[in-house]
Amino acid sequence: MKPTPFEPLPEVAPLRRALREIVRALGALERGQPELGLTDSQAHALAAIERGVELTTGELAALLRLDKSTASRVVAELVRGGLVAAGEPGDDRRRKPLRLTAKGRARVAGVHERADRQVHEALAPLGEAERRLAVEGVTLYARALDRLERRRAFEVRPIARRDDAAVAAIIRAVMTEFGASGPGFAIHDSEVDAMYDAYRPPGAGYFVLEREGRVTGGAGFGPLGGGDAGVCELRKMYFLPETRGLGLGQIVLERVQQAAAAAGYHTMYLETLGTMKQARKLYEAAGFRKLGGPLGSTGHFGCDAWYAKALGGPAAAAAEGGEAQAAASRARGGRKAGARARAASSAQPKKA
Amino acid sequence: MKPTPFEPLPEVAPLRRALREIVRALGALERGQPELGLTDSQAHALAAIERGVELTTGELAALLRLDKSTASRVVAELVRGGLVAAGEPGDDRRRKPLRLTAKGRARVAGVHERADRQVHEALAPLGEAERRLAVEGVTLYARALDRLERRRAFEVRPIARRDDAAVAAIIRAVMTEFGASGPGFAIHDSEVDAMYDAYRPPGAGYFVLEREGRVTGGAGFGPLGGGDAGVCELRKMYFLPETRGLGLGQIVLERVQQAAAAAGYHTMYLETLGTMKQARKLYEAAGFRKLGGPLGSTGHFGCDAWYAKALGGPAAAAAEGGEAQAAASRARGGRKAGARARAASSAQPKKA
DNA sequence: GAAGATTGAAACCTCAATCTTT
DNA sequence: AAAGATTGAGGTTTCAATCTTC
Repeated sequence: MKPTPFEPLPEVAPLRRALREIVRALGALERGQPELGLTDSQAHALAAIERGVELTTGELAALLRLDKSTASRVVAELVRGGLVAAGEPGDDRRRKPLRLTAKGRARVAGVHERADRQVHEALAPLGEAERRLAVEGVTLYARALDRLERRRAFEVRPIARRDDAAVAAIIRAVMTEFGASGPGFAIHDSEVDAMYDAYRPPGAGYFVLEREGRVTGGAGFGPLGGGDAGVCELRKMYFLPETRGLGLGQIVLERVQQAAAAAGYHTMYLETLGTMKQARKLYEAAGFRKLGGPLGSTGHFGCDAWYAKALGGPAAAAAEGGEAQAAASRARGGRKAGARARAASSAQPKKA
Repeated sequence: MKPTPFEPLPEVAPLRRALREIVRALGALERGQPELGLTDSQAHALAAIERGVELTTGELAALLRLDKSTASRVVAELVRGGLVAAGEPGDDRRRKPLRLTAKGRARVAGVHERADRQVHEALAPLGEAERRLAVEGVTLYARALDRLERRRAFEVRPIARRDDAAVAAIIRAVMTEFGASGPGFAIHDSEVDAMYDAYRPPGAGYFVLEREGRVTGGAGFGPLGGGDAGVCELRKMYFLPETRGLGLGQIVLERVQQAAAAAGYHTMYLETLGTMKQARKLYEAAGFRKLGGPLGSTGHFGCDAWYAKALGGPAAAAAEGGEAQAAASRARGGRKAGARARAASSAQPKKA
């Protein structure tokens, strides 16, 4: 079976070309620091030890994305050369914090001089505007890659009964954080402590976000009380602070929409607060349209902003005809687990 | 002796940080293509063979910036796996052009799918403007690195007698290329065939640009006929087409200015044509100011644009006081050979 | 002799197993 | 048993020497 057909963004091809060039050129230019008598890893390790305080070999490995065995050997060689010394073992004698010797500090200055000159020489012929553009663009992509890597640590899956306590704790923590704990807010819904039962399919569903076995957020859907039977409500989308800003909101939201479409709904509706700007940005980026007033009767009179979106399922096709947005979502939704991130801007909690 | 103190551009530090992140993240994300059963080098090699026509192992090595021995082993492994086949040895039986088998083409499609998805997933959460910024910035820096790498193949050195024939040929070729071969142009100066003798210090100097033993351009200075004794003229700056666009003009120009300042001149003057836009851009970027008319009497009445610049030497300090531009030039000029590029935009021939 | 390619030795890196301390 | 670090085996890459063809 072939992997899901998939339409890369138009920016992907030129960016890949440019990145290939950069990685190779850097590799070729940086290769070996013969005049300094250091391998690349040694030079990187020295710089990392200089930056970090009380860095241990294991932490160094993580920083340099090297295997800890490699880090161990690199450090051993640097110690042998008198550039690095293992500090006092403190309380915990397993830890051996690393520090630079005077000789090591002198050498790392040479490493920086060389690297600075390298980058400087590449940039110098450019005009100031071009230099700024280069820095901004490269920085932007570096951040995007970092977020991608951190997103990959998360998985989205349907809620299980054992998640009930964790999910309830998250809902209460986030609503309290946002001061949405008074009457008319979802924190008082009786279902909070029994989400697994409250959102059992068909007609409803709840998904949690998990990292290393720990649940850190979730979102679900269910029928819209007092409304059209073809309309569902996006409900209880909450993320712990550590989860935000990685683009996970979009991913969870896509998963929920996909499940709602499969359950036969043609439209998704949601209620939130005008003051929750980041959450509203997420909804708008996902294709939700702002409404002039509420739909149905959810009892959440604390809310003051309402959104809706046509879903890309068969029901929506029958009711409205699929939009491009919905079609794209459907095409991408088919991949295994959806654990791999591939969309979304920043995520914020929603009250509902 | 310490290397020359040197003040990196303000963009250098943030760019280095971002590049470090990108290289590490790409390394971590790309590492191993286990599901495809290929090493990184194998995957890159397949992609390169797909792109190139009649690629040989040696060319592949250059493209991938790998040692030819590595390329040889990588290719051998791909052939063993039935992904690549060595084509017909044509006329020259030393060459073994590589091509993909059907199986290889299928596999490389998987490689691209994977890489596209990678980049797509990183970009998707960004807005369109941010995506464009990332692509432009990264592309810009990739080009800057490429130019840097190609500049490094060149060296600037004083002219030797054995260069006379090559330099004369370059001057005639470039002037003819630009249609500046009529009367009133420097192509008719008697010195063209004996540049070494004509530009012997003190009071004059000529520098050539050399790559792999072949001279590809040059520029020099000498006293300005009929002018102030403290003013010199920039003379006979010409580059073969293959040399242009790498930022070498700025480097040669700096070297000439440095030598002129050391020879006791306080000002450098030059004559060119208004139609030579790229050359004029270079002069302006180097700090030359446009004049309203000619200085001295060079006999080059074909010229219609005149520039001058105060040099950063002791004579200039006495005459005018050093400018920031001149001071920066002096600070950087001290490095060995100046063969390493570190300034300049595109280079174009000048008539003088 | 030179260009294209291959082979042998050594360096660097990773995976897996092991050692030490908590 | 778990956390931190080291050691042994094997893969990938480079440098240098060699082979083949022009």
